[in-house]
Amino acid sequence: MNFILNTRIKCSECPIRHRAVCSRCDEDELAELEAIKNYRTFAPGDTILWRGDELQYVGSVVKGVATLGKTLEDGRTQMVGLLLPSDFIGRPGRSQVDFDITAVNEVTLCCFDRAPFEKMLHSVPHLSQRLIEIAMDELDAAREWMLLLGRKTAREKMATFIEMLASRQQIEGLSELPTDLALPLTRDEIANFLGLTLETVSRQLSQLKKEGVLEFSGRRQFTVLDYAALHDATGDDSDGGPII
Amino acid sequence: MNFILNTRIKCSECPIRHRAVCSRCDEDELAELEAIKNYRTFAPGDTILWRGDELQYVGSVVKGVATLGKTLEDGRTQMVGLLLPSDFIGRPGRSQVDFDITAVNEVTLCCFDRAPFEKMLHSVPHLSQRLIEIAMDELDAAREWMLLLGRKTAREKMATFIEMLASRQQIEGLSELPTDLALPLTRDEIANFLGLTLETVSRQLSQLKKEGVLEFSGRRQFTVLDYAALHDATGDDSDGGPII
DNA sequence: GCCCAACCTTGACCCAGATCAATTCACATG
DNA sequence: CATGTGAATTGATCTGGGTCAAGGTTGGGC
Repeated sequence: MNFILNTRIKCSECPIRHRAVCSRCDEDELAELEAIKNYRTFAPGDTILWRGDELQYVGSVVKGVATLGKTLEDGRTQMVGLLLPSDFIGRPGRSQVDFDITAVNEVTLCCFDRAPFEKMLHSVPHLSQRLIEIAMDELDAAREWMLLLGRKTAREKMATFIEMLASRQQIEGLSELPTDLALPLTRDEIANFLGLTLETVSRQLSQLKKEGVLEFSGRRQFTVLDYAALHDATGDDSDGGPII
Repeated sequence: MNFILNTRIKCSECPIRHRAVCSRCDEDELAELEAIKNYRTFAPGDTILWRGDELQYVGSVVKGVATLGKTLEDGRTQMVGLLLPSDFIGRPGRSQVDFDITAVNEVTLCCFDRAPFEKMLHSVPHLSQRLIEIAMDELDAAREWMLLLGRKTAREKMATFIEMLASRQQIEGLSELPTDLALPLTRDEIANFLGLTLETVSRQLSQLKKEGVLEFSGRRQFTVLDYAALHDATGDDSDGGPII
């Protein structure tokens, strides 16, 4: 599962390289983007957008973690997207949204107002190309996730999730995966991500700890002692993850 | 779950309105598309594309049914996409594919070669807009499917699948859902779609038959006697399906 | 440095759906 | 119209993960 892109550029003030803008934009185009740029901040637990509401902007997560969640009639929920810093948020050509977007912790978004952004899309062809690529990557991630939800065991789900976290927390350009990782979500939220219950998540983490694959230094902070064993537990092909 | 789009136009020879071309294309643009158009046919069971192969074209399904499938190391598989007539196939800006595409029965594709199509994308902005919309719709469908795989019971999965089939076999422009439906897949393939086993699929269908919701007139041909009961069984909000 | 509430862990038990195992059915073929 | 075959049904049994319940941790706030 790979939400990261190779080609991202840094916004003048944003601390991150992000996906909403394109590495091929020239000075004028970047200035145009700057002009319609603004920041929004949300408190932990805030609903950034309710299902059915109009999304008035597109943009990127600069800081914090947000989730996309869907709910059944009786209240069962499934997370269908996880937004980490640099991830794109927005639906050009579609205003309404069929899921809730919720801030897990304090979230800062770097936004571009929808109307001018879409106008710009029409005049700057490579921005459209960029968005198509982003959408194709998200579709790949969604399909990887469908395989996880439909066919993987609790243990495989957990291992896959940790491997994904590691690749997202990897320092750019470095080939080594980081050994010290932070869990951005509670057990309950992880369960929601993986289609499990919080008890099962807890048991799987305990099991991986007992086997010496992970070592915890706090509830949400841990070290991966054995990446090979972790990957073996994912059930994925040994060649290591999706192609993309 | 909704794979259908409102705006589709009919190709000169294709018997269907399809998604690869845009309703806003003018005569010249359509002529340009016609020039790079060609048809491909696949026999039942044929693999249209293997994981990792290059997809040399984009296009639409004209006839037949195809599936996108992903496989784990030990052979477990999950269907991650179902291609029915009018569905778009292709990954502009991405050549490789991270899943297998398989023909369920005899499949005819209306294809546009990738290189000229992508060149045209750059010069015709509204074609890019169109593709972004298609990708957003597929992302919505994928997320709906994730909710199904992660949280629905076998019964809810089955009911949702039948409801989706009905909406796909609905006659365009008609508000009524068709009562007589054909299953385009075997029990095994349905199981693969829903993250179940073929035995469970069979049992759920028998149950719905026993309850008088469905009536079978052959193994793959049936009538929906009670759409209300069917919808109740989906677990979805009563307002009826995704917004889009 | 104590407190408390949210978060997490662990155990006991249960059940939906998987697995294993026979039949039975639909229908294409000669 | 018999007949062979892959597809489907149905039953018996098993089990992974859900559910219910009872403590533990931990870290922020005062």
